[in-house]
Order: sequence, then structure tokens, then C-alpha cells
Amino acid sequence: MQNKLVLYNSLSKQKELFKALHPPMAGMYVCGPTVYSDAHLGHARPAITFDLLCRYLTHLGYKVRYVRNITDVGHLENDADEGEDKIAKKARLEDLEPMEVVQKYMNTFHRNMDQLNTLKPSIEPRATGHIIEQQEFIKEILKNGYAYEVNGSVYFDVVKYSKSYQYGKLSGRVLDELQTSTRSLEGQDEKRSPYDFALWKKASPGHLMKWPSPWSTGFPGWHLECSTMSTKYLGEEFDIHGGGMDLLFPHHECEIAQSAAAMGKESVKYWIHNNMITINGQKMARSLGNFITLDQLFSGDHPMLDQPYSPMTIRFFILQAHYRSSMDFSNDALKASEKGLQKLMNAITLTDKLKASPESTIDVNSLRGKCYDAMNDDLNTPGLLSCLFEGVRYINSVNDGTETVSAEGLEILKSIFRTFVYDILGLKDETETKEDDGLKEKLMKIIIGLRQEARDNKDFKTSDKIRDELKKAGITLKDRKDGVDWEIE
RNA sequence: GGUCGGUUUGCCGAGCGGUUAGGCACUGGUCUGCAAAACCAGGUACAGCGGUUCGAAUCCGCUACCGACCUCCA
Repeated sequence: MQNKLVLYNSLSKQKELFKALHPPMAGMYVCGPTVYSDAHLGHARPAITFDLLCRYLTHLGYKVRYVRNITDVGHLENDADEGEDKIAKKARLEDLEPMEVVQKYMNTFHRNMDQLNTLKPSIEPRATGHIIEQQEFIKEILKNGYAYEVNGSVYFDVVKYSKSYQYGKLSGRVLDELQTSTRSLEGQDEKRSPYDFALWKKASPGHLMKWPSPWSTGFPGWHLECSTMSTKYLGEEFDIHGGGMDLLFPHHECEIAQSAAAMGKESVKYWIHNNMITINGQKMARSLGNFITLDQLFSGDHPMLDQPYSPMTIRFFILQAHYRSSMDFSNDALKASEKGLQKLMNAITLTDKLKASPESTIDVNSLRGKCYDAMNDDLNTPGLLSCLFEGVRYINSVNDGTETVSAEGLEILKSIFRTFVYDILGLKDETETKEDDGLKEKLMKIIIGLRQEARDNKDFKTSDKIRDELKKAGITLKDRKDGVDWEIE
């Protein structure tokens, strides 16, 4: 399969032409959330970034298997592989079963993802559903000699691994340097090296989520689930692994090590990482407590928010920056996105009303080419939007009569917007209603007719009253040379 | 302290060796009874200092500031 899609691979630290291992199939694994509290703005970034990638690959003709996990066990409060499980802690605080916590926040996450118009993953595996597979994975690593058991817990032997493989190749870390920057070693007595990480942890008495295993009644380490589940659903080698940049080390580095230790080869061909969303210049994170949840953004219910922002405004905001750039939250930026999105959507609505001419004064084919060029260049959505706004100007100019477009050109123009805005960027018109537009059209025609009569009679008091009252009702009139357009907010 | 990345016009944000990015805001104009929308025009920015080059926001060096990772984090 031929394509010109170039993606930045975190592993090689350069842009590479995307070549699927088994075209037309494309396999993509993305690290999903740990479901112990509401999803925030930061979670929207990878969700939208990899939704975009999935949509674009699909558009290019790939049959994409998109796997995104739900972490529902094994994620400890503070690593060093000590501390309380995040979900168990929440369960204790809210007096719920751990699985109730998981269900509650998973439901919210799914609802938010639907609101953001992200496509559902092909498979959404959960760590607790793959305890057996994780144990089998550990057995392989043990068999190959890259792990050891101590007191019922199993740890990955980073030092031994690094003799045969390069631990740190993804994150650019060197083991020697890691060792000189040693932190507190408290509670790490069981590990041979502080860089070893848990594959299986023996549960302490009273621990809520635990399963029997050959080593102890316990639970799997966090890094293990992704290696296990990606292998199970995408195979020992697959195309793309995505996630936030903050997961690059240690999480993804450990995944590479686990897979290599178990299977003798690296699993992932392209590592893709999205950058962070900051707030007041600092990363938005649950652990920092500086987050705004998606529900708060949608409702405006947060001290830092001037107003509510719709899901599509959030989506547009995120797409206006390149996925590898960090972006800072601000009301001004969000408001600008809201306006820009509206301008884009208004133009798309207009395309249905445009009249074709014998000749085109605009070059729609060139525009389409530029749209593809932008997407092929490592998903350059700001560049794509820039092209689309050029198209917006075309549409408005044709509507104003200062440019013309042929029937064929008009069809191409419509298809460009349908393809790139709806199918690939995943934006949708939020003003769209399922009501019968026919009735609304008829009513509006009558009202506009009455206003026109008043205007013809120079009765501007009446005509303005009609316009103002409509405005109050959320309907904006736009007088044109050749008639009146209207728009519902 | 180590590793990596960033600093672009009022704001957001592309570009990464030579050509108008784009959006928002602002100013002027066209249109309009007025308004809104739309269109046209306007601002010539790239942290600082050096260097390479015919030519640098774009490459190299230094300095300053900011951030991410090195604990869990999307």
C-alpha cells in the first residue's frame, strides 16, 4: 500500500515514512487512562491525537485495529513499587468496591470521549481481565532469565537485561547515569537494583485487588499490562504504539524491555507521543491538582473558566496545535478557537447554497493537494486548518460573487471539507438539530417576509424589533444583497 | 544535578535556509437605512549575543528564561 504519510518516531527521533507491517492492516496500541477519577483536559490530547491518526489511516485505506487499554489495577500511588493502588485508595475514600470506582470513572471517560467525537477503539482491554495472560508473560521473562522472584514478588532484572539489550534506547537514558542520580531507596530492599521494576507484587494483608499466582497472591505491575495486551491483540510485532510524552519513561521504556525479554525482539515499529497541555505554564495533571475536568469545561463550572466551552471547541483547540507541541490552557485561546470553529462550520453550511458557474476562478485541486501534504507531514493539523481556512475564503467569496466555481469544482470543494473536517479532523456541527428543518424554514420565511415589508415601508422600528427579538431567541439575521440568511446559535 | 525540548508579531499557533501560514483581537474600506456577517486592505514578528552563508526565525556556538522526564501522571 502506497502512502506518503510521515510520522515522527520517538525511537529514532526523526520523521519516518509510515510503512505498515501487514498492509492493509495497521495495528495501533494507545495507553488509556487509569480510571480513578474524572477525565480532564489533558486526557483529551492523546484521545484526539490518536483518534486523528486512526481516522487518517482509515481514510488512506488501512484497516486499523485500534487497541486502547483501561488501567484498572496495578497503578501504585508512588512507584518505587510501593504505596497504595490508586483505585483501591479511591475505593477506600469513597467507600466503594474497587470495581465500582473503575466502572464509575470508566463510564465518565467513555461519555467524554463520545462528546469529543472520538471513535471507539476496536478493542478496549482491561488489566484485570488479563491476569492470566500477564502471568504467562512473566513466566516467559523468568524463563529467559530476565526476572527474579523475591518473597512472592517478581522483579524485572534491568541490569541483566541491559547486558544483552539497550535499556534506555527510547528515553535516551543510560543506566550508568541513572545509577548516579539515585533517589531514596527506602522500601526497595527486595530489588537487586533500584531500576528493577515489579512484574508481580505480593499483596499485603488487607489489599483489596489480588489474584492467585505461582509466586503469591498478589497483583501485576503497571508496565506489564500494556506489553501483554498489545501482544495478545496486535501480535508480537505491530505498527504503532502511542501515548503521552510523560509515559515515555519509565512506562514505555519498561514495555520495550518486557517485550524484548519475553519474545527476544522489539514489538513496536513506530512510537508516537503527544505533548502535554499546560496550565499557567505547568503540566496539567491529577497528581498536581491543577486540572480542569472535561465536564467542567463543557459546563463552565470551574473558577478558572470564563464560560463553558463545547466539546468541539475543545477538539478544535487541540487540533489547532501540532500534537508534539505543548500547549497552554487559556480562556483567550479557547474563545479564539470557538470563533474560528464557528467560521469554519458556517462556511461548510454555505457550500450547499453555492451556485456553480461555467468557469472556476479558484483552484480546488491545488487546495486538496495542500491539505494532504499537511496531514502527511506528521499530522500537521495547524497546517491543514490553515489550508481549510483558505477554502473558507473561497466559499465566502463565491457566495459574495467575487469568485466563481465550476460544478465540478464545487463538488471537489464540498468533498474536501467533508473529508478533512468531518472524517479526518472529526469535527461535527454542534448546531445541527434533529428537528424538522422544513417547518423552521417555512416559519423563518414568513418572519423574514414580514420584516422585509416593514423595511420596504421604512418602518425600521418594526423591522429592527423583529431582528432584535429573533436575536434574543438565538436567531441571527444576516442581510445580504440578494436576500436574508439566518443562523441559530 | 542528569537527559530532552521550547522561547515566533496584542493573544493562540505553523514554518525550520530564500516565496503571504492560519485563527482570534485591532484599524481602515466595500456592502447596508443601521447592525451583523462576508469580502478587500493594514501591522512586517521570530529571547539576547556572536558565527557560518550571496542570503537565517530556520544551521552552529554561547547566554538568559521556561517546561517535560529522572516517583504516579495523558
